[in-house]
Amino acid sequence: MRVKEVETTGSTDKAVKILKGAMQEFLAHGYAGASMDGIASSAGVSKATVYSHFQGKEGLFKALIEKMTRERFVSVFGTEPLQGEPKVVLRELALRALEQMTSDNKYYDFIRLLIGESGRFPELAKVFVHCMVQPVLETLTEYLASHPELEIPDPEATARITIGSLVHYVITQEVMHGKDIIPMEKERIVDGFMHLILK
Amino acid sequence: MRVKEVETTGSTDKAVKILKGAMQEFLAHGYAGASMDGIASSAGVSKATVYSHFQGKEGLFKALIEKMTRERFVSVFGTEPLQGEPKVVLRELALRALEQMTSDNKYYDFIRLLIGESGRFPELAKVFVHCMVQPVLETLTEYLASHPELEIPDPEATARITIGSLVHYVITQEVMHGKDIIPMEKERIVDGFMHLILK
DNA sequence: ACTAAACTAAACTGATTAGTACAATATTGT
DNA sequence: ACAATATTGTACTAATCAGTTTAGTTTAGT
Repeated sequence: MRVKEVETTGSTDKAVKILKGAMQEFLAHGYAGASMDGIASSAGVSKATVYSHFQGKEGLFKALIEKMTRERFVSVFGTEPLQGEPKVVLRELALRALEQMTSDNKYYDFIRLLIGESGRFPELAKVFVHCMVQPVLETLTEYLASHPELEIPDPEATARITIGSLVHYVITQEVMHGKDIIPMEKERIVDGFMHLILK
Repeated sequence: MRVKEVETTGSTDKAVKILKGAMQEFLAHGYAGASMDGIASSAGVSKATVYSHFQGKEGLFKALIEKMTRERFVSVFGTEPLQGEPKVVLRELALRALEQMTSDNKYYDFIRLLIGESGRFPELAKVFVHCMVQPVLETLTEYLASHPELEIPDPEATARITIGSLVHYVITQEVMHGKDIIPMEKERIVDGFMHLILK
């Protein structure tokens, strides 16, 4: 069995290196556009090693997307139970979410890859919905439902509207490069939403 | 000898056939995944003819996406100036938009293709934003601004929230196959939004 | 009917691809 | 030190790809 890897640089765990290289290549060129040679080279590993750790291109892709979905981007919205005054909590949630989504350019590529391949890899899209969208919606739904002073008849639908406003803003401005054409500061989206929900 | 065809429709318009075949192939397999042989075959045309009408794969792809963006999906939201009581107009706008977006399965593939390739073809994404997103936002913004009884301090931001709610709902439910995982009828989204904006 | 342009099928180039095979080398646990 | 296991580099297969060429056929304008 393998022992604690106290020692050498990074020569150990190849699987991690491979996934890192695969991430680089798949995010940059898409599924069909990425090559196994490129992935091996980018991972600093021989191609045979790639095939000894993963079943093939499709298996590697699925493993990568699942891993990224589960580990990497879980905390974009955060799923800790919310508490506090809506005026403060909701504004901070929205601002933090927008900040997180726009802080890492790789996130745009991840969205592009995931949506772009959602037709050919529906299972992966479902993992994303299950691991990222559902928990966030549930957390927000519960918070909205526990604040009757907001007078929200359908907290679940309202949670979707909230998240939808933020995600669509990011997709339009950043993913689709709309920033130059229809610019708008994120604060206006947040303020606009806060006015709607507190009114 | 072959019987002469009735040439009413100008069956010689190969460019249209090619674009049709290209649409089929690109929507099904993505940019990198589609082949020029497949496109020619799907269009019922020889490969040389494809290259005599378009500059190559990239040129054909750009021509197709621009055409689809400009012609095919302009009327998803509609850009005729809105008028009437917000309670009626906004609800109908939202319902019609959702209905249109979910009526044609090809629309999901179009969204996948466009977002998926927005990193490699930023110009095309910008054409989409300019031709589809911007006009809709402007139309809705103007309507919201012309109804002070709604007490909307920032109509432009509110228009984005509106469209974002609807588009994100479609992306989550249909494009990302979330229907089975987090089901919700479109009426609830519309009602939830109407409550927010009329409250 | 004549001609020029459009089209076709097929073969071809040169490059790239996913995946495999294999012999040589490096790493590891004991 | 020894043996099992990982890893490497290279070369290979067999398929596919974008794009070109060619020679023969069809179409359309006059």
